Amino acid sequence: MNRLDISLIRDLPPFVGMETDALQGLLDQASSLRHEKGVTIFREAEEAKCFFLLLDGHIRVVKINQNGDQMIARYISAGELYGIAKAVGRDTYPANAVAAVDCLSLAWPTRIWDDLVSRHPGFAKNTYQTVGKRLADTQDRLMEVATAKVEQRIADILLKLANQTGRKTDEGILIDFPISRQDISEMTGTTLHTVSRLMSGWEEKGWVKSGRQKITIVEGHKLMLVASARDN
Amino acid sequence: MNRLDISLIRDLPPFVGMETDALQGLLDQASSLRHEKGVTIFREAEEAKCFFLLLDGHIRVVKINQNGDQMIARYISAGELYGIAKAVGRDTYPANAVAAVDCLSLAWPTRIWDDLVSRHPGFAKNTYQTVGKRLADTQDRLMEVATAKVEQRIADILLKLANQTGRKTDEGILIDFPISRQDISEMTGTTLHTVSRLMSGWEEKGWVKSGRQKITIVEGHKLMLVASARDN
DNA sequence: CGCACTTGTTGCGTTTGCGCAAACAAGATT
DNA sequence: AATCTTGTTTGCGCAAACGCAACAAGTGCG
Repeated sequence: MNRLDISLIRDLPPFVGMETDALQGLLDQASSLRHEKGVTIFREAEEAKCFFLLLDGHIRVVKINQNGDQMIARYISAGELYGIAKAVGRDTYPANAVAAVDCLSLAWPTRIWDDLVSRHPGFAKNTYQTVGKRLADTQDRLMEVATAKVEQRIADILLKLANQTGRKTDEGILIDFPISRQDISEMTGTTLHTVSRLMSGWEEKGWVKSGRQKITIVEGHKLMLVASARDN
Repeated sequence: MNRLDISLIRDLPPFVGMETDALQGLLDQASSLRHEKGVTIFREAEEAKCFFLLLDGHIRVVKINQNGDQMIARYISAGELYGIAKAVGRDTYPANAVAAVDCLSLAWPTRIWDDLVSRHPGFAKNTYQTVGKRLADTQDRLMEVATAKVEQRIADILLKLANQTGRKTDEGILIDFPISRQDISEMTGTTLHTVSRLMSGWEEKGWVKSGRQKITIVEGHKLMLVASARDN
């Protein structure tokens, strides 16, 4: 197997401050994986054999309840760790991970986690921060679903996605992976119909531009107004 | 100042496996605090000077958005840590904490956190598990608010509260602190009116019994049916 | 190239739960 | 005991968003 180059991970937040030797040692224990678009990388409640670092692509983290309702918990972008069950004190994955596009990841066996964390306080701190952010983020979304109306939630999610993964084009900010009305509805707790209706409205006004699984935010500030509109 | 007795904390989950000396050392650094019912113990975004252990009482963790909408993020029960900003990699509190009844807590300066965590892997593991549970729990509630109807969410919350803090009485399981319709609505993302209407209905059927800020679950299994009813 | 499939749009009727308002009940205060 | 505050109940009308259904528009595949 080819040795992986430390430049792959050296500058990523979880690994800053780690010595070159340690990084190389870590990489020697990693395997690199490709995941085709649509593939499920791991499932909820499955034993967490590995944790992952996403090198390229986008991953959807999905929860499914007994009724079969799906909800997209979050998207993972390149450079982020995922499947880090140990960081939340679990031995099983808390959700399903699906490749939203063709993805490239590194994988490490979960058994090295404890050692890694105790040897590298910077890594530890970073991962706990990550978990903390995810908690805060989930909390915020809960608040939003509970208090804001659909229109605001959708505007907000579009802005967040644009922020997280947006790519500037000449028309505006393009959300850089295929995303359907259904996906948006699963992030905001509504139906694809309502999403479609609202976005059609915004498209008429020229605030967004969208095609099949493709959304460009043209006038972000208008959406911000919608997102933060005070209820009345 | 009186020395605190280690029996106060010795058997609580975060501290199991800690040596007697370490426990006593820890207690020597703690101050004990009383909080009257209704008092705000700390506020969101405030610098996290201390972290706390609730010895007795119940604490409401509350989020407030710019519109002034409140949401109860969770209740803390006796024996739980709270205000542990460091465990999620923050220097500020992520929410407001309000004493739901008269409370007794221990408080430690946040600056001892890092040391505590690195010295006591058991403590560390337990707290990360706690954070993980809170994340999972928040995730579940998000899913619920997004997919289940009000009726189901309220039934579910009542059951969870009964489970977490219920006290058996001759009438059924009493939720062991003052809780209003308003509180329930703030946990489930609805209005006190809707809560009142639904609970009145259940009271007529004899499934619950409730007075002012007081709820007793009489027929939990009926509520479970409501909570887990498949949508249609 | 055409067929099947997925994704998106739109109209319409229905329902859920909100919003407002008024009345009432139970403690707390003086 | 009288008053005040806070929490609860309930009626009524309304609006938001759902659910269904039919259709349109892209996309992929043989």
